[in-house]
Amino acid sequence: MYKLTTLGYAILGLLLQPMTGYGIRKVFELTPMGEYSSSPGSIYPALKRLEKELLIEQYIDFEKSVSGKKLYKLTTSGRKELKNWCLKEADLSDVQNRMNEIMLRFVFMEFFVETGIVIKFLKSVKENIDIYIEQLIGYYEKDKLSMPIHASLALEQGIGMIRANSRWAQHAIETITNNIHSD
Amino acid sequence: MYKLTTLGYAILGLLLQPMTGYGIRKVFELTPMGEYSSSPGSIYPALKRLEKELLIEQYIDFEKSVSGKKLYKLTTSGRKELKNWCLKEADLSDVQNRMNEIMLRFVFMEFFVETGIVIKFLKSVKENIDIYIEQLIGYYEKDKLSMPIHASLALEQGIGMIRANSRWAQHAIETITNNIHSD
DNA sequence: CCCCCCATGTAACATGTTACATGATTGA
DNA sequence: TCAATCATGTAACATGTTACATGGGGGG
Repeated sequence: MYKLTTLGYAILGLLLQPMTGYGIRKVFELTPMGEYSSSPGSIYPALKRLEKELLIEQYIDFEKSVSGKKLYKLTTSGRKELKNWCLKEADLSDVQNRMNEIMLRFVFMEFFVETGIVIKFLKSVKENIDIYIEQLIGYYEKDKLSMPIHASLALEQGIGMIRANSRWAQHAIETITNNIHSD
Repeated sequence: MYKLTTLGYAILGLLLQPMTGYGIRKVFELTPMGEYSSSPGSIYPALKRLEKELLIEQYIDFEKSVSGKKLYKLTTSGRKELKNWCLKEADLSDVQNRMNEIMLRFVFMEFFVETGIVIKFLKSVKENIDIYIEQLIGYYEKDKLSMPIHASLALEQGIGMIRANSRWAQHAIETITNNIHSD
């Protein structure tokens, strides 16, 4: 069966609000979601694939304008696919290699699941982040004396990044928890 | 003319010390350089390309073992190519989209340039990082009220990461500066 | 009327992924 | 001798990059 790329999921998530292919391109071009390419050679083929898999469909919007713009939106199946993807639990290798994907799932998760699930997700992310930090520190302690200075500084940079993520996860847990109680 | 990928430069840098293709694969598989794929389907074709471009070459090492292992090493041209790449200055778009490449250049730079140049490089990196932080904060301030809570948290994560990089750059500048004076 | 932005596409190309395949060494 | 690791490769495939191309609409 067909396996979506991260770009595919990013597009699905954006289509929680119907838009044109060009609209998607502009999001990638002008917002902090810019890590995904906005080139027509990546977006339009990706949309065709999603449409072929019946995850998205086009419809004509007569509400807003007389001319009737063609917008893409999620199908029921597409919404389900996106939801399942968001609900997957984040393991160590996700944290090590695909933090961007974890963040994307976190963003779209908001529209599907109760706060309890989100907190559980974030706690598991933080646990794996902390395991990863220990691994990196282990590597650092073992080899720092023999490593060239730039290599050791580069490793410190990696540790600094992932530590920032650990703090963020904690912050996110607290923010969302407080958000419940202020309802 | 031929344009190397980041993987290509990563391999060139590793070949500052001669090794086999398998050796390179093991580095990517077992060390914090693991962001590059270690699959044979990526490494061996990449080596062939570098060899075709006369940036690396194989030789038989009789020093270490009688059997004589075939190792790759940099050619003069390859060393020059690597050096030029390391010396390129890092602009804003590098900092926004290719921080991993900047770190790679920083690591290999150690073997080519005087400390003064390294400091200059790091200062320019930090300046661009700080510009980028301002951009992200601008985006955040403008839209945080209208943004869904998860999106706003995700943006905070991005800001946290890049802030960690700014602190790291400052730390690296100081470490390297102190290193001069302790000679 | 002309330029800019909206809007969508395609073709050639290089790269990387996954899976398969082979043979040599080496330590238990 | 048998399994694990060293060591190198290839083929099919999907994706993304770069560059080119087209046409409509709106504002100055």
